[in-house]
Amino acid sequence: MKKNKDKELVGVKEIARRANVSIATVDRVIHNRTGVSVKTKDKINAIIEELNYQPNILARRLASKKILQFAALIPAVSEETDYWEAPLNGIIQAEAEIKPYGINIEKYFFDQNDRSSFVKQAETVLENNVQGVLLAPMFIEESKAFVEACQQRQIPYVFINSDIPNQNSLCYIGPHLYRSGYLGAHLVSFLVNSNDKVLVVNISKEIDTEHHVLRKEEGFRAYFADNKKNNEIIKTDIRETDYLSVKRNLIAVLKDHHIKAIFVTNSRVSFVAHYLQEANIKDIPLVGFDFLKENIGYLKSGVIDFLICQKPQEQGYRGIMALYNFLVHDSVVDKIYFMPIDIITKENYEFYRN
Amino acid sequence: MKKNKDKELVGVKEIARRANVSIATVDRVIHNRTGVSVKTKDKINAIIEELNYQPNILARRLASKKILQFAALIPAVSEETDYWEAPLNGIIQAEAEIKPYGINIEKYFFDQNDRSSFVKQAETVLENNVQGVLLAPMFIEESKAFVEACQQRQIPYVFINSDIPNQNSLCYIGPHLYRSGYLGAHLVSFLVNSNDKVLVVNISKEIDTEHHVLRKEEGFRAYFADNKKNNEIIKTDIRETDYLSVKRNLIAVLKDHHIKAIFVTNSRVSFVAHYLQEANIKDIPLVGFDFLKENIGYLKSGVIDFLICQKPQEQGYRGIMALYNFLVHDSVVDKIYFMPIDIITKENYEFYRN
DNA sequence: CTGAAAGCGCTTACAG
DNA sequence: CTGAAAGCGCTTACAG
Repeated sequence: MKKNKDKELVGVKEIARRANVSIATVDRVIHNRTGVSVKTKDKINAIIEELNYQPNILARRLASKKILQFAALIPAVSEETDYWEAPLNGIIQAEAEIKPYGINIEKYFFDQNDRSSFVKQAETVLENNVQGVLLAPMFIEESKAFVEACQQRQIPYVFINSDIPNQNSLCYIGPHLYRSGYLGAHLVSFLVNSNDKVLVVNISKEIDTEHHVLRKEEGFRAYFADNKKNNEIIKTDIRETDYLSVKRNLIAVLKDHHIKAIFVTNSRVSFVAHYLQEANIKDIPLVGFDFLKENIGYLKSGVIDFLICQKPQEQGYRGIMALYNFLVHDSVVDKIYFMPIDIITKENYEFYRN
Repeated sequence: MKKNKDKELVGVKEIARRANVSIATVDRVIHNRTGVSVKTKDKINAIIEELNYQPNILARRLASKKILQFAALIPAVSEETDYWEAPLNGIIQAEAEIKPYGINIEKYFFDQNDRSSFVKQAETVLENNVQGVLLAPMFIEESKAFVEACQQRQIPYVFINSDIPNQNSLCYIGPHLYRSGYLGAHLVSFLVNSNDKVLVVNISKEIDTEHHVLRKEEGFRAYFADNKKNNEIIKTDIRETDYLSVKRNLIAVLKDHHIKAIFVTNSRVSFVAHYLQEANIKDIPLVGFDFLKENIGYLKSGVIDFLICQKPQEQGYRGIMALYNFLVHDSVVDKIYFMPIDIITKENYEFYRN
């Protein structure tokens, strides 16, 4: 009438009894520590298997006073953009949730416009003996070097916001850039007629290395091609990210072309909105990215028609939880988790959780 | 040099030492049990306050072998609709997550078309001594009676999917129906011109008691009024929910009116899509609700243009977690949590998590 | 290579 | 009204 097989919870004590060893030895086997003869080890493993032993996480974390240290390596919130406030909030939310279970998270901020600040912070992370890392691998080469060092130290790491494929990361959590551009085109197509000219605007200091915006543009164009639309697509790259430069550029393009809709490939869409408002242009629909305060302002006032957004906060949250689940619960985690591609309009932004 | 104030964790032992009592007494005060003199109780509470004592959840749940029982009282998945599969999955997901912490969830299913099945299941819940309840209060009066019984027994309960205001629920987690109708109108307005006729379709056996669809219709109409649109809004109520009845009804309406877009106020939008496809009508855009398999099929094939969806799975998940956080972590939980109003199209449905 | 024992921070009878 | 002690299922020195 023993019913160990189904629900009755077995613990190290029962395993030890069956194997005729002490619980300390069982513990050694469970944690793959050295100093156990192959024979006992095998015997114990067999019993663990048979009993389908599930360790009690509570007891484990209570007894082991060890505290896990995670590092979060992300861009600082700058005056330029408060985008990174959202992932940070997600990280903080996860932190609050798992702190009771003995996890600490140290945040390391770098300057998006300064590779060396990334390198410096990455070094600090490595010095501070951490058990897991979350990072936004903006700088590809520097990130590769860093994660290689992590790998040598057996520290698992997760990417958020953008991916570097084939890097043995525990997982990537973030957008599918190409598809978000594709969706952008879909939305634009609701706003124009079949032969209208459409403008794509890239605003970034380093457009050529920013795979971000380029992938989105690619997706955008693909939509029109795939659906055999006749709309002509005009494109402008703006490498100076101050408002006046954007304005100057737009004035030129809009004079040359009879544009019927504008798609901005990143969060700088507010600059374009600003110009449209200033110039009192009301008949050009505008689609862009990200749930930033300024963008929402223009959404409310009707200058921006759609924002595409990918829950940056949730990316931070999920990134940390992936580390936690992997390290604490031994869970397997999905190698890639694409965030949903959310469509925000004037009528639903109030309910959006970034 | 003692630094209890900031980070050094204090436990019952330290409190007992300072209060000059045993830890058992401290425990009694912490849990508000009887059998402690007012004087000692006050003294201990003062110390707890001063030290900002935070109980160790791990130790607490480990020591107390007590298992919390939650009940989930929701509609069964029927052949009619598999909508409720999603909340159920969310509940199961939450269950997996908190089972290690000693929570068990029993599911009680009732028939959406049969109030008495709800009543019967509700009674069973009350017999089975549970510590928390999640329910979908579809049947208003019966639900009120049930939650009153819960309240008498001091059992906290949360509503998902639809709300009954002023019922002292721990919280409501679900859509803002009016606003989702409002958004539906916004989307429809992208698809029609200024004087086009628009059709609203309600499909439900009990339209008049279903506040659901009525609230959405209200929001839909409000959008057109608020934005001073001239579109005429035609409406049809379909009370027989089989395909042939829907078809017959649509044929009649579409003959009488030159309809330019259709808005269906619930997940039955697939019936309308079915008809449009069958009749080879391609120039009437269609907007409806819910991420159901059939609906997605029509979204893919372009018959449905937009689906509005409110993460039913997450509703189930969050509902359970609200109970857990309240009961286990003593957290305060938001009285109302409106789900985001998601817009699904052909181009982003693949990334949607229901 | 292995085991006995203390301890993690609580809760739970039990005794008075 | 109060306290001493055992125990929850693990981990961690320490001893051999």
